[in-house]
Amino acid sequence: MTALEQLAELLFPNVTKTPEDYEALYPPRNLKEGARVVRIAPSPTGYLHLGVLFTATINYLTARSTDGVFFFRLEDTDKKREVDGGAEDILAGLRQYGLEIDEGYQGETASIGDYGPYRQSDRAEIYHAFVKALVLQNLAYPCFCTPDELSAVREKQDGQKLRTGYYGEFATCRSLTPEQAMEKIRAGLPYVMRLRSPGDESHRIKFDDMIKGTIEIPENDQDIVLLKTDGIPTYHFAHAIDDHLMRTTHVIRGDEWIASVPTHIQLFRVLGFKPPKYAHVSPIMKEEDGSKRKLSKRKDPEAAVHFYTEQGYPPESVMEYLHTIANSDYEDWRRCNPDKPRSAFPFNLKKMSVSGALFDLNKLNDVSKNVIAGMTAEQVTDAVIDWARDYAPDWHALLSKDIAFTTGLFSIDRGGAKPRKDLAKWSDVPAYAEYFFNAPSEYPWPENLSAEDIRTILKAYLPVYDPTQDKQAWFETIKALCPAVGFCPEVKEYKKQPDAYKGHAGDVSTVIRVAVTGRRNTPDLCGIMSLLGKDAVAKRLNAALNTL
RNA sequence: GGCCCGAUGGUCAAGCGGUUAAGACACCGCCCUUUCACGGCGGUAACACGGGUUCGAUUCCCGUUCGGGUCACCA
Repeated sequence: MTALEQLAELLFPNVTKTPEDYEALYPPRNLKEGARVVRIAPSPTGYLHLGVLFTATINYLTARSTDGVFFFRLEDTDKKREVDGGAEDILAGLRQYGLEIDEGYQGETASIGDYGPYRQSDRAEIYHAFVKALVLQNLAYPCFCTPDELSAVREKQDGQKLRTGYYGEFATCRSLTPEQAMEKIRAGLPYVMRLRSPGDESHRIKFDDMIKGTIEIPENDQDIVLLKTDGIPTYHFAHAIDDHLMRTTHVIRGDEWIASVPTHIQLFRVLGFKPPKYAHVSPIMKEEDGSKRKLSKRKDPEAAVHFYTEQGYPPESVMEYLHTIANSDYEDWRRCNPDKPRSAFPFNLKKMSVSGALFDLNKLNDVSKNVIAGMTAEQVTDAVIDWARDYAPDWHALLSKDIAFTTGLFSIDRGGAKPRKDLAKWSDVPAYAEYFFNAPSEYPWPENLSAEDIRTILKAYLPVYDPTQDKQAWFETIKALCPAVGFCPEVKEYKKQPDAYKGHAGDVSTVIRVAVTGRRNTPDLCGIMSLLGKDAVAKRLNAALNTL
């Protein structure tokens, strides 16, 4: 046995499979020409973040538009930062937003697909087999430097204004002989496995990013960590192994990874793999104190996907908004194709913006109002009740008491060519629908009318009020009582000689509106009154009268 | 600081050497209208700066400035 073979055995005594075995186990996929295999590979270090949802959406779209595969891989290699329930939350979130996964991790005990395991913590032996092979080729070596030693080197480099890191002469363990290394291992020293980087800082590597275009960066010459002390791989190494073995064709991820592409390409080459195509997505930004920054999980509530659920934005709305950010011609397409499913949109990575978009709540609200305006009253009712169950228990009771009534209130001015757009999210409902459930406690009467006028109008209206009237007849009734109370039945007429009247039919209906709803502005009053019913309306009218 | 990337109205953005520099959101005004909303019409508002190249630069090149990313046994 050569020294290198002895070292490899000492390092990985339990590894029995070779890279060739794994190649055979995970053969190239048999997909049609042009099909892209993509993935979302989140780390369960927190709850689902908007940025992850966005990146997942881009990947999903890429897979669907090419008849490819969209898979989910859990990158749980950082046990220190892992959050309980994080993986489940991310999975549930993707499902909630309609991003169905073709294969991948599905939870503690479930997974779909033949290229697994899809959870990195279940793949240790695979990573080890490949590192062992690298050791045999003298392309990887154990490093015994302690964190203290490493930071001392970094400080020294900083002091001399040198590039920091483990490279060249600073990569001290690189020159350890296999014998020396074995001695330290036998002595029980902890170690990491590092790549013996073949790179040269003065060489430049060029690659085509499908979103950002051609990028040129110096080659990687750092002996990066492949396996941490605990034997778990770093992101970089796991990325190379997993995306090769899972036969990923396109790696679409956040653009914070651009700087490590040289490392990744080097890893693929050293391992004898063909590098995937890369597409780096710009992050969604947030403005603060006049400058942009990435949406932050800690500072920005809107960064967490839960925020949208809590606020009651339909998933549809969030997805529509994300699409407008993804491809800027999406809005035009949507306007021309209001009823088509999103999957019909010709999505293209090349149409993505190179720089990050500022998160725009105004825009989300606008998009969402359109989405909600397009829903039926039944759909709205279901969704609002679902939302209220978790986030507004009082309202859940009110809304679900009489479903027909609730559906009725959401039916008012809904449908047709010009639907109302009052609601951007379900949490707008309480303010919107309050008066349907509670009689007014305050009456914001129009300022231009005296209490006497108001009393006269209400008294005149009470006897002629007919709950069976349709909208037109309803308004005719109001017009008809105008002359008797000194108001002009026709608004246009009134505007010609405003001094001849106390007001016009609009003022009269406003008085009734205020009496019934406690508001000056509402949707179609006739509809509201007929939904409320004769008794309730009469009661409210009388109650209002009694306050005057 | 080194290395990358970027810069068109308040925001998202079309634009690929010659345009009155689209459109959407927001904002303002008018119209429609029983209120509000919807809808329609109109308006305010932009090519970061300095050099080149060119008959001509928002567009190409170089600097400057500004912004973002990245430099871990985190992903």
